[in-house]
Parts: sequence; structure tokens; C-alpha cells
Amino acid sequence: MKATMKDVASLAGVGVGSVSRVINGVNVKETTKEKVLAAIKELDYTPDEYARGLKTNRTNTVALIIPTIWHPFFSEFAYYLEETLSQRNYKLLICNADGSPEKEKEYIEMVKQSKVDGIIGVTYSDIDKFVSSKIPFVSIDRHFSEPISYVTADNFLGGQIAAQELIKRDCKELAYIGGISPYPNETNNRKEGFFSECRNLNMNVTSLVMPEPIDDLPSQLDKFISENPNIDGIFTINDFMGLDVIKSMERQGKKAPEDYQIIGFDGIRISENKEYLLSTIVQPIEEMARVSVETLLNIVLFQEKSERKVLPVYFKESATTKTLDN
Amino acid sequence: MKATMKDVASLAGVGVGSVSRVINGVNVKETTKEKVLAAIKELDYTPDEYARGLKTNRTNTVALIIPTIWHPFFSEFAYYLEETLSQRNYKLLICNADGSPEKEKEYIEMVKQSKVDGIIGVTYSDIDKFVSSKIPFVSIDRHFSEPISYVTADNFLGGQIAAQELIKRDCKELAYIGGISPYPNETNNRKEGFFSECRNLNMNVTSLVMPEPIDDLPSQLDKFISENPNIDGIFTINDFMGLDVIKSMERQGKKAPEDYQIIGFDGIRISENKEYLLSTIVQPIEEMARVSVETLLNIVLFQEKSERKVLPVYFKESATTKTLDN
DNA sequence: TTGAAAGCGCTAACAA
DNA sequence: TTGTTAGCGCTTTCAA
Repeated sequence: MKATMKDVASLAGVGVGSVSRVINGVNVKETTKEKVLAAIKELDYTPDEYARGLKTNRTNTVALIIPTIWHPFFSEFAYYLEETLSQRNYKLLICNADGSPEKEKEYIEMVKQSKVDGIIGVTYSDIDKFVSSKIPFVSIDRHFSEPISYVTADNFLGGQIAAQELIKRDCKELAYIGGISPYPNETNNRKEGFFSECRNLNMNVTSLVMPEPIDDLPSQLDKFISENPNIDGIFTINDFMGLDVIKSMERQGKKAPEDYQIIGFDGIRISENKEYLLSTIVQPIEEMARVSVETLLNIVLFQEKSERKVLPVYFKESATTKTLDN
Repeated sequence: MKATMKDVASLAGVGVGSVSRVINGVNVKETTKEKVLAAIKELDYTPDEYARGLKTNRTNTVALIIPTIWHPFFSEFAYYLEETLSQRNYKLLICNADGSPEKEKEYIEMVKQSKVDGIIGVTYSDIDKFVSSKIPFVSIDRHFSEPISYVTADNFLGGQIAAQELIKRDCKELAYIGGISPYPNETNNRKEGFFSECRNLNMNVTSLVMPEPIDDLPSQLDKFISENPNIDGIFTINDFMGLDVIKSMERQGKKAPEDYQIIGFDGIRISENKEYLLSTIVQPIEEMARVSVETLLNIVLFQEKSERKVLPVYFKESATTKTLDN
């Protein structure tokens, strides 16, 4: 049978209060402490988190809601989240919401049930109603109507940088390719930034904007590309879309960076120490994770008000753009 | 303030026992049930999992210990685990152990602390001492000395299949390339299977076996490849190693499948709906996840004895082997 | 079929 | 600095 605090107390010949104090590191005489510690070791005692949580109402657990963990962006994000949380002695629960508002709601309920202390969520569905500003919630890449905390990369800036880099590399015919979600979404600013910068620099842009869920993506890409054969500089809403565009281009016999140049967005890598899949605007995923944890724990622990953090992005050259010599 | 069972009971005009019974679906008169349900809705009540866990000693949570979630094999595995667990109303905690036995131990302790009901672990370090057969633990890809449950793909068979497929495709000079861990490890059977089949078919095999942690992998590969210029069929311990070999080959101006053919192991895909990275022996990751959950919950819920499951693998052709016409 | 009441293992307030 | 004790919100006897 598992040892309880009472067992430790009686073996050590002290009260349960003292045992509790030793464990929580408050005022205890050295000799008492030693006796208790000896008893703890003797009985191989570890405190029951459930009983503790019942009193303190804290679980030291945070839930992450994402569309799917089976995606390098989210798995990298989850990796750094867990690392950061672990340092603060917190645990990480994973929820693959797959765009299901029910499942997102279920996890949000867990805060009320005190199964988790707070939530970090990358959610693209419409769950405003469930996310009241009273629960500790940090959103990634998304504004809610309520004053919810969020952490996001500077998507607008990313779009601007993409335009600059393509133009610097002598692209004459620019294109933007991406999907568009029915829900308000930070990623849309990537397009805005790109267009804005092109306008400033007096460049023309063709675009293919596909409503989500996207139906038969390859055909749509093939069609767009063959209808616009002179395109030589492409910015895609994210790296995965970039990969699809590259494949479509291949089908037309075109290769980057010789025949065209392309920049994605996200900065995805398959795994640590692996390369970027294409030239891309990198989101500072590790920093986003750290800032998310910090923001969330500030709310959980100190009831801080909601905060909004926008983090910088940068261009990372890989194999799909020409190297500038200078 | 959060509503408690007591609040519901007094609003419904019944005792807390009845509320509990309604929630747990046991013998209650219909009229009572209705009153209670109404009160629950009225107060937006949800049971506190902590209090419940304290009594029942169950958390409906399972922990997954892996080296890192930032790896497509593990993130796919975690994806299917979460999906399966979710159907059974269980939650999934993630632990990136990064090969740290301390962190693995910490999570194993969580079973004792009743923070989780059981553990599914892919662990390559030496933690036998902590994993007693008394705690609900399902190991992936690894034998422990104690009679611990495990689920694994048929690595030996995979190695055999790889040999067959390369030979079928007219490879004459075979090679095996992989790392080797100081801890007993299922993945070693991949090599054994490959060698065994080559022996049966009277084929010679060169091999590069590097002790882990591997120091300066690219140089070792370059050296091996330039010293063995006639190799035309390669089997690597896993897909990532395969990718590294492909890069090394590229540095020597060789391209698959024209100049050589290569088969990896794991069946990694970046994300759902994406392609395999190279021709490979596919582990049935989804099924491994389902079987792991089933095995674990049988132990947790029904105290079943440990089970050992070996699941089949299969060859999946992709761009790095020649297509057989028949 | 029910309500009352006894704990589950812990923390924290209180009194000593 | 301590031991004692009252709950935290729930489940589960036990009587009624």
C-alpha cells in the first residue's frame, strides 16, 4: 500500500502538520526535519497530488490545444512548451482538436473542473463563447473578441520581408498563394504585409486565395500556375503550401531557384538539427513557447491582466531562393 | 464562484448522495434525476476531478515518455495515442525525456503520486530499476528485464523485407548503415533481420555501425561511402539516417534510384497527407498506438498481466528505389 | 430509492 | 516551533 502523510508522521513521531511543513519547506526545526526526511525515505513516500490539488486548487498542469500534434510546427512548439513548463515544474496535456469545437470546449471545461490550471491554444474555430476572459487562456495567432491574452509572430512584418527579399533577388512577377479561413485569423496579415510592401515598391502581385477547407489543391495550383507562366517570385501563406507549390511547379518542369524563387512562412523543420524545407520567414517558435508559458503563469499565479505580445520574425535563406552576393 | 455538488443538491432539494448517483448513472428515480439535472444545468456545474480522483484514485490521464515530441515518428505516435485515449475519455500528458533518466524517473513517480494512471514509454535509457512490474507501464520498442508489457513492430522481419526488396531490384553490393545504442534495443533486430536474409540469399553486406552518441555523422558517412564506391543498395536503421546517407551520396554526385537504391525504416511522414521521405519499411504507427492504449488500460482497469505484442511492418515504395514492372 | 455521514490525503489556521 | 483539527468536493457505505 502507498504510504500517506499520516504514516510518515507516526513513524517520525511528529504531527502531520510538521510533515506537511517539511515538504513545503516552511519553518521547521532542523532535528524535526531530519526525522521526517528519514521517515519519508524509509517509507518511500511521495505526496498525493490529488489531495494536494483539492486543497490548493492547483494542478501544476497546462493543456495545449492544437489542430494536430502531427505537424512539425506544432510539435516543435509543444516541445519547447514542455521544456519551459518542466523547468517551472508544470506538466503538459495535449489535445488534438482537429478543428472540432466540441473537443476544444471539452478541454476548456477542464479548467473549471480543475484538471488543468490554464490553457494555451492554437485554435482556428469559433469558440469565443467558451473562452471567457476569466479563465487563464493564452491564444496563439488569434484575436478573440474578449480581451484574451495572445502571443503571435509579427505576421504583417513577415509578409513585408518576404516581398523585400523576393524583389532584392530580381523577381519581376510576384504572386501570393494561400488559403483563407472563415474565422478571423492572424495569418491573413501575412498577405496584407506582402501586398502592402509590394504596393510601396510599386510591384504588381497576382494572387491565388483559396477558401478553406481547400478543395483539390493540386488542381487549383496547376491551373493558377499555368495561367500565370511568367511568375518568378512566390510567397506562400506557410511552408506546407510552399511545398505544394513547388510540386506543382515541378509538374510544369520548373525548378527553384533557377526558374522561380519561393518563400514560405513558419520556419518548419522536421526535427531539431534538420534543415528548413525551403526559404522561409521564420517564426521564433521557441520564444513564442517561452513567452506563452510566462504569460499564462502570470495569469494563473498572479492574476495578471491579459497581455498581448507580438514577436519578430526573420528571413531564413534556404534552397529555393538565389543567394545574394555582396 | 464554482458550483459544488452541495450547491446542486440544495437547489434540487435532494442530498449530495443523489447528485453523485445521477452523475455516475446509478439507481435514481426518474423524477429525482430530472430535478438534479435541472439544477446542474442551472448552476453550470461540472464535477471537480481532483476531489473525485482523491476518492477513486483514478485520474483518467496517461503519460507518454519519449525522447522528443519534435520528431515525426513520435508526433504521429502521440497523435494516434491521443486520439485513441480521447475516445476512452482519457487525457495524454507529454514528457520529452531527451534521454534524461531523471526526467523519465520523475514521470514514472507520477503514477505513485496518482497524477497519472499509467505510462506509455519509448525510452532508450537504463531505467529498469524504476519500472517495477507493479506499475502500469507499456514499453515501445524495448525489453526490460522485468516482465513489462511491450508493443513493438517486427523489426527483424523489416530487415528481412528490406534485403529482399533491394535484391529484387538488382542491387549487387549491399550495405547496412546505422547507429548502435549501449542499451539493449529492439532496433538492433533490424540489422539482424537484414543480415540474416542476406546470408540466406548468399549476398555480401558491408556495414557501418556507429556507437551512439554518433560523433560527426556526415564525415563518417562520407568516408564510408567513398571507401565503398560500388555500393548500390543501402538499408539504414531508420529514415533519418537514410536522409543523411542520401545527402552524403549527393555530395559524391550520386542520386537515388539511378545510381543506388536506399530503404529506410520507420515510415515517417512530416504530417498527415504528406508523402514518405524515402522508400522505407513502415511501422504501423496508428496500430501501435491503439494496441498500446488497449494494453495499458487492460492493466489499469482489469489488472491484466503483462502482454507482449509484435506488429507487422511492410515495405512502402517511394522515390529512392526503382519501380518493379510486372 | 434515498439522506446522512464518514472519510480519501492533504493544507492551513489555530492554539499551545 | 509544533500538534491538532477543520475542511477541500467527492464517493460510498449505512440506515432508513
